[in-house]
Amino acid sequence: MKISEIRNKLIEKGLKVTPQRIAILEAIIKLNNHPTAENIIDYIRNNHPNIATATVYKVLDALVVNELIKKVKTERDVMRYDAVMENHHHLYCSESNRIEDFFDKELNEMIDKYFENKKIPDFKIEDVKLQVIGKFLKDNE
Amino acid sequence: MKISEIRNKLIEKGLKVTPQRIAILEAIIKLNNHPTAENIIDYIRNNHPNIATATVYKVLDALVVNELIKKVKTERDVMRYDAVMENHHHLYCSESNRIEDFFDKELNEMIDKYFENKKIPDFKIEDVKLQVIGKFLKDNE
DNA sequence: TTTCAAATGATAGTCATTCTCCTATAATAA
DNA sequence: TTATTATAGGAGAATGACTATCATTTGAAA
Repeated sequence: MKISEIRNKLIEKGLKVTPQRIAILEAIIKLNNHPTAENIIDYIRNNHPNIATATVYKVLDALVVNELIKKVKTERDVMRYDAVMENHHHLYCSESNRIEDFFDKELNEMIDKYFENKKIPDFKIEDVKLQVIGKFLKDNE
Repeated sequence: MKISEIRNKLIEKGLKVTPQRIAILEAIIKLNNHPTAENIIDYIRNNHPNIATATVYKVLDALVVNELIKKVKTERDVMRYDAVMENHHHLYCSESNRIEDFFDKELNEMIDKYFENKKIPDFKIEDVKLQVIGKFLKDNE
């Protein structure tokens, strides 16, 4: 993703375009495996040594509120971030902290259809996410 | 659930039966809506004023490791605990911290069948959990 | 009842995240 | 282009959930 695209995303959301926001969004996209705030800080410090930790958290929060990134959380570690906004699920490794995105349109359609026919009493569904826990059979994607 | 049942659960897992463990397990079952460690501490302090905070965390950890309770986590708050071990999913309120258990055998069977036919490449599934996000139409269950 | 591994209590420590408050800077308008 | 101002960022302290440490206690096996 080009910087001009990142810039446009910020403008679309009515957010001021700052070097910090560009650097952080860029980092999440480049790191692309659900980085933690710490991962992001390490990454951007190379090019932006003076960025404050609090700023990173403030920017991440602004990006989440404005739906440019999402938060992902597991049962055992800190908050992580994901720049993929398209509806998707997650594969969680049961032995490590690895998380991968999982896209499956057919599955989504099946689940949507299921809940259309069988409503949950007194509950209005907005979104359904799968957490698929298991083992990766190869070390890296 | 009677205390004798709780006692038996601990013994089955080879855990020593202590008043602290009984009180904490009892609290999670009684509170029954995914309490936080703080909720649990508040609850048991009534009858067990001398229980240490660290003990609560240690006991919770032991119970999770021994599969007597589960951890539940949302995108916005601290760790919560659930005494329901039967396989189930969760309904998350998009506007509050409310979480409810959701059981649906038919759904589980459909999902199992789906993944039997359509494997995820290089991934061995151990468990699939749904996070159903939406709004509750009544204030309390 | 004795023995001792395991559990608890008290408290300090850790560390991710947030708060405070002051300064700097994007975006808009003159 | 400069002035204006709301918004954003920087620095460091504070917060708070959780963990570590270690001395003391206690369940339960022998």
